[in-house]
Amino acid sequence: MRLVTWNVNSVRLRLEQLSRIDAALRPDVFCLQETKVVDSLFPREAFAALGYEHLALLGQKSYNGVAIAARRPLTDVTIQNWCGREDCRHLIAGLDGIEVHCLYVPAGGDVPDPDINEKFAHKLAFLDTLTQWFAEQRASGQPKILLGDLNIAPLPSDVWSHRPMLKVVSHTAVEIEKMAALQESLGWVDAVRHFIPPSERLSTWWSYRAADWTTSDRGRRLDHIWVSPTLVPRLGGASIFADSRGWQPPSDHVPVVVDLLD
DNA sequence: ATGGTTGCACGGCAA
Repeated sequence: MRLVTWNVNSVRLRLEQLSRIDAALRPDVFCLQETKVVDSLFPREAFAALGYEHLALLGQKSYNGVAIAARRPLTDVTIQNWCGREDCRHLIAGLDGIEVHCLYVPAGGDVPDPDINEKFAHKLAFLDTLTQWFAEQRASGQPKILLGDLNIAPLPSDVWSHRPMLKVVSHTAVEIEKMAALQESLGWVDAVRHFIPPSERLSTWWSYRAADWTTSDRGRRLDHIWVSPTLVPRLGGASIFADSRGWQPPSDHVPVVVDLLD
């Protein structure tokens, strides 16, 4: 089974590229973030035409929004709200007995200080709440996948330059600590780093605010796929599909791929 | 140090 996660930055603007990615990667499931559309206006027909007839949708107008599109039936679709908000950031669905968590963690604004930046405080609280919630499920042994735009680049090799980026939201020490705690909550394993060593530079996001995204290797690895411990023996491969960053018009994020053996 | 771009039921806000 092949799963692909992609922050599309508007699903309606990216239908042509979803078709190209489908042709190139032949996923069984797409997990999308920043769909930016209410469920009633979600382009269901375009997904059905590609063979993704099973949809779980959690969208809102203009901002956020997550979706799971699968070739096979989705079960037990569940919406999670955190921090007293209805932000459309966490959607859960069962697929072939695996609990799939499609996540869009708050970006956190510009200033990495929770006392003066409410968005950063929200990001940290969101991570704490999620960590506590998964820790309570640790004993269940239910196979799970957590994937999406986590808006944190944890390793020095996940950013273009480690030291200066420690002052930039997405690579601060407190975010990296909270991401490590989230990973520890259930013993999640980073599927991409399971196959690609931490010494290797990786990015899944390149800012729009650069004249040329290919210059200076200034991307960050913000999008992740994690699996619960019992799924580790089934990991068949993982990769980042950077090609689409050069397509027009691009999302600022690119797809991340994981293969699970049967 | 600042500003750079994109997307959104259209224009200030979030990323």
